[in-house]
Amino acid sequence: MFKAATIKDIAKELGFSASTVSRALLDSHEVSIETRKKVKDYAKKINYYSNPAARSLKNSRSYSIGVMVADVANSFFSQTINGIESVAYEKGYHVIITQSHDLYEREAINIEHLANSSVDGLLISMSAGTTDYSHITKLHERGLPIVFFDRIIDDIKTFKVTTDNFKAAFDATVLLIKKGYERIAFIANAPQLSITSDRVNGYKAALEANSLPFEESLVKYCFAGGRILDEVTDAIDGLLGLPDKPQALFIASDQLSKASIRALSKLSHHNDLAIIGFSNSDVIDLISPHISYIKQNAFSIGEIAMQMLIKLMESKYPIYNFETKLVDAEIYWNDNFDL
Amino acid sequence: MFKAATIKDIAKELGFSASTVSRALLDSHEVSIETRKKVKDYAKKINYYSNPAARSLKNSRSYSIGVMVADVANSFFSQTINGIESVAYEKGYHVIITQSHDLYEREAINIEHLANSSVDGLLISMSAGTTDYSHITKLHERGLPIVFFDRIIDDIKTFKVTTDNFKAAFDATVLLIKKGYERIAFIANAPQLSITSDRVNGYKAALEANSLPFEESLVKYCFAGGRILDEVTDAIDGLLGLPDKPQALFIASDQLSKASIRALSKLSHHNDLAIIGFSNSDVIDLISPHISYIKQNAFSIGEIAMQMLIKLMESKYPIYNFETKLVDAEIYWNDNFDL
DNA sequence: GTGAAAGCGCTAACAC
DNA sequence: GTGTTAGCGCTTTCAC
Repeated sequence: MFKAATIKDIAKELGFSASTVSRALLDSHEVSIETRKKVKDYAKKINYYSNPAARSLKNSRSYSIGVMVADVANSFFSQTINGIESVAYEKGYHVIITQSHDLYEREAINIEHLANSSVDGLLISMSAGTTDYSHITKLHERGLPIVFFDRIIDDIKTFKVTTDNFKAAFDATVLLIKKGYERIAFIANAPQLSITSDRVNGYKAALEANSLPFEESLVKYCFAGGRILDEVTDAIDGLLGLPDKPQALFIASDQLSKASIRALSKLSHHNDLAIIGFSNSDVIDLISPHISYIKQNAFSIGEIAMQMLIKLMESKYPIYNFETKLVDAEIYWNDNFDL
Repeated sequence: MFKAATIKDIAKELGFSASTVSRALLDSHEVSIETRKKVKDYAKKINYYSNPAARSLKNSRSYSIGVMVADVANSFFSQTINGIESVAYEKGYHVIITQSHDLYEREAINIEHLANSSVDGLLISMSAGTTDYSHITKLHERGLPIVFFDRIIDDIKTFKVTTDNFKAAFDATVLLIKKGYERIAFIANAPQLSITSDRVNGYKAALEANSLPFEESLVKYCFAGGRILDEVTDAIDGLLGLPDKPQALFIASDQLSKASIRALSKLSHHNDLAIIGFSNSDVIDLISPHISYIKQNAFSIGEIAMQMLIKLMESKYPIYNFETKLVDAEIYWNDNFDL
């Protein structure tokens, strides 16, 4: 196997000591400009790159960060990853991605694994299956920089970034009401997720602001978040079987939107139903039945999360005033639903 | 910041030397069973994990591998990544993912970056924009283990795994012919990709096997691979504008399928056109116009690629007889096209 | 069966 | 402005 050039090779060739070479490479002002230039030129010539393992060992930093998402195949997450990557790359960080598949066990194991692989920081979107946060608080207490994005948790004090879910749900609900749909059912994600309560609350607030009643029976929680189709089918069957059928459907996540559309496509009597759902799919506009949709600014969320993490990792002093940034989503109304 | 336990901490506590502890942790037979047990128990108790940077430095191995795909948001690739991850994880490897966005420059930079971050091996699906392979051959010659998956290249001798694209295209074309569609147009990806020529050849062979003529004018290459919608729209417009209009459309990639459907959805006079396209989208069956589709076994391809890479990385002796594994795809016929 | 010591490649305190 | 030296945490050869 190929043997990479080291600082010693450069030192020997140029007649300097290893430390001078190291300093020159780091652009230290202690080293004369000429020496710096000579060293860097030669380094480039022989294709020298500092050994990351040695650097990590010495600096106790790995220059890699870990990302925990539910599933990379989910459009929202893959777009977020693109945002994370674009910032990380520019700043010289590697991105190690792991998936929880919305399972607590996978999340706990993966996060442990990442932490022990000495990532310098963690970007986490909580798994839907997680209710016990001790695996994360443990790391956080140790001082590992962590930023939460998308599915955040209140218990841990750190930087967080997510869609303004309350506002998005509020606006979307108001839009439905404005368009004449007053009896609106809500298909919700697992109740323990932050995004779930925020979205439900936005929906409730919109009803209230328009003096419409909130009915518990119109809200269906899906604990598997759309991973199990039956759960969604049952929810929709339940809603459409109500004596006073809803006129519109608000679907509170990407996965759920897909599952709901699949469930609805098998029914014949849904054409009078207006549907609005969260979705970041790039083909949502081609899917039938056509729906209106709320698209999150996934790329921005990724960028912001990574910027926050860098701030946390590179800060010389402990940070105490943490910020939770809310990013606006965009609503795309489908004209088919205009009454 | 938290300070992790080291081998020395264990040694001091238990009254052994660091070397004995190291050996015990590695289950060396030189160490007595009792000592091994004592050391491991204590290590577990204090939550000891060996420092990966130190291990990397000493062993010149990082236990991480790099993956190069066009785009994680592409269903085929995200499914492949799931396969890669499942095997990597089990074997204790970290997966570092980078994306080329089908741009040569990004591919070259990212691969260089990965290689210099001392990944132990590389899993590569070529970018559509790449025609010069020197950035890869250079690494390969140095002895860096590389496995190609999906979009492979002939020039480099190593393990490769991909869908049996010839067979998939052959079978799909034969199916169209059997169903009565004889004049079949072909929307192809960038011509320099292995998957493109294999698929075109399968299509040609199927025509020939059924004594049908191959017409150059019915094949449209999309150099941006569907990233630029206009390219696809133009191709389809061109085909539908032919004096002797095609009866069926064969679309040779996931991206192109999406783009083609989008283009077709804007046209009104496509209903008599039978469409079959490659797609690994989980909502392809909900998209209209409905198409028949060829789904690749993406997860398996990922698993196999990772297994091959491990074989390459962990082999004590250089390997010379390389294998190219072909994985079967599945064809889903849409009954709407039955004449 | 266990310990001492060297060294992987790099950085930084301390010399001069 | 540059060199010497020690040490990050681990593995491994060489002793006994």
